[in-house]
Amino acid sequence: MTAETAQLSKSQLAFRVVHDRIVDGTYPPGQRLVLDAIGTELGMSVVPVREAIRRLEAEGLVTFERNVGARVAEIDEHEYWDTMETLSYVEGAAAHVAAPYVTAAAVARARELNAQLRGMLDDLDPVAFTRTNELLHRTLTDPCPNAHLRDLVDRGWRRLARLRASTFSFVPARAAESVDEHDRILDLVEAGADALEIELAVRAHRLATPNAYLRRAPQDGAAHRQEHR
Amino acid sequence: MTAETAQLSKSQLAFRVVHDRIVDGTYPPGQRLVLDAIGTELGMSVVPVREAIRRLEAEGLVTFERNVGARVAEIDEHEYWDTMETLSYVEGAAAHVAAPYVTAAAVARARELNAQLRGMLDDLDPVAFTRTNELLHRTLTDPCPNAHLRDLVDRGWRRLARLRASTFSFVPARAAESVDEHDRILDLVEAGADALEIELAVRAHRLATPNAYLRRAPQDGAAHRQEHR
DNA sequence: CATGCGGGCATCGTATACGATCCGTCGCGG
DNA sequence: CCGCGACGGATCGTATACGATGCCCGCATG
Repeated sequence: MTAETAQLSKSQLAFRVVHDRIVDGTYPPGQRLVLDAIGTELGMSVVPVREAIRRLEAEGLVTFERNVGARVAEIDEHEYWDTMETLSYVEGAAAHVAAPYVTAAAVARARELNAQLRGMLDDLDPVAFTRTNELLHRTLTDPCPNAHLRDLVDRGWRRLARLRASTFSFVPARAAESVDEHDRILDLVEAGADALEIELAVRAHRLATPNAYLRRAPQDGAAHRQEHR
Repeated sequence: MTAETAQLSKSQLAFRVVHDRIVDGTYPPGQRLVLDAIGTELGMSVVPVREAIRRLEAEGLVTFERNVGARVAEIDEHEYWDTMETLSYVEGAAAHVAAPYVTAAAVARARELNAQLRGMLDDLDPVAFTRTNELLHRTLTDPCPNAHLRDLVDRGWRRLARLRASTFSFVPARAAESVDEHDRILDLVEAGADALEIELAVRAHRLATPNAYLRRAPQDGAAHRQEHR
């Protein structure tokens, strides 16, 4: 393990550490990220930290202001919605392209994962549920031969990372619906349905979660959408 | 102007310079980018250059190998196809979301731009044509209220930047078809067509260009797609 | 007591310096 | 003549250092 981390450059190490801390909530939104302090803590100079922070900025996890510093990006409702909406399109696209390449074995694995999810419904552990959920989703997009598109899916997941843990906490009811939708999507894939049909199913599946969340707010999804920015 | 550039950090300056040089072909694909040399030329140290290169890496314009260095990313057929395909989905998505927000004035402006394009068909200047073409496309995606999605569209355009100049050189016939397709898309928008319908039209419009290019190759688009990676 | 100004502190931005790594080349031995 | 290993140059990775910038707090003044 040490040998493994050794061939990781320090800036990559810093990236991982800070990324993980943002994701797991150690660094809450709005937290200032002082380069020097982080560097000292990780036993390195500011230079690698700086590079790590800029990469995190490119991924939207931190905001950066010249001569002022970096802080963990705030997660307002807008950003949550925007990220989910974007991922719904991108993930759908990846599923579309991947559809012809999804093997029967992959579908079988996805079914198995979904069975696990169903088993977890009784007493819901949002974190574990979300992790397995991601594995299932990736089963459908990993076969996508378009590396660029897969990369966008990855970025979307990473952006959501620090929200995901709480997503199913917000709307527990979604978990059950979600499992059923997974099965319907897998039915489509198995039946060799039109790729566009699969795409739209995946898209709708993802959008259902933020919509369910917004349904609990005063205004419904559409109204929210209108006022939004 | 000097005042303007003055408040640009050196790393941002380096980013622009190198970016532009890659786009305009001064740095051809495969060209090595030596940090020290660039820094010296721009009158700065390697540190800002390094940061600029990493940003370019994040955008896919350069590849970076640890302890070896950076070079301008090669543009193989795969990457061209992947980028175009990805942009087709992302741009379609942005158009979908933007549809309700596209004003009559915006459509009018798009019509005007398309008229300009039509006028340019006689003797085709690929660079000018492509620039106006981008303006038209942006008319349809800029009203998209999802900033994240708009950002993905931007990234896609930037990735294509160094290809765009030559796109219509490759397949001059596409220019004429393209103008007609623009009008049909604008018809849909004007008629208040279903957003999904608009999305699919935009998607098909973009995919038509690489397909037209591939049609000139031995294998057709579908066959190419199959073998691809 | 409120408000504007100035100084000091925290932090960033960049330069310079040095060790680490890789690649090509030269020389030696088979 | 060919292969293999050691040396050297080129370039990257990071540390340290210092100037630049913005922010906060206290003081003076109306």
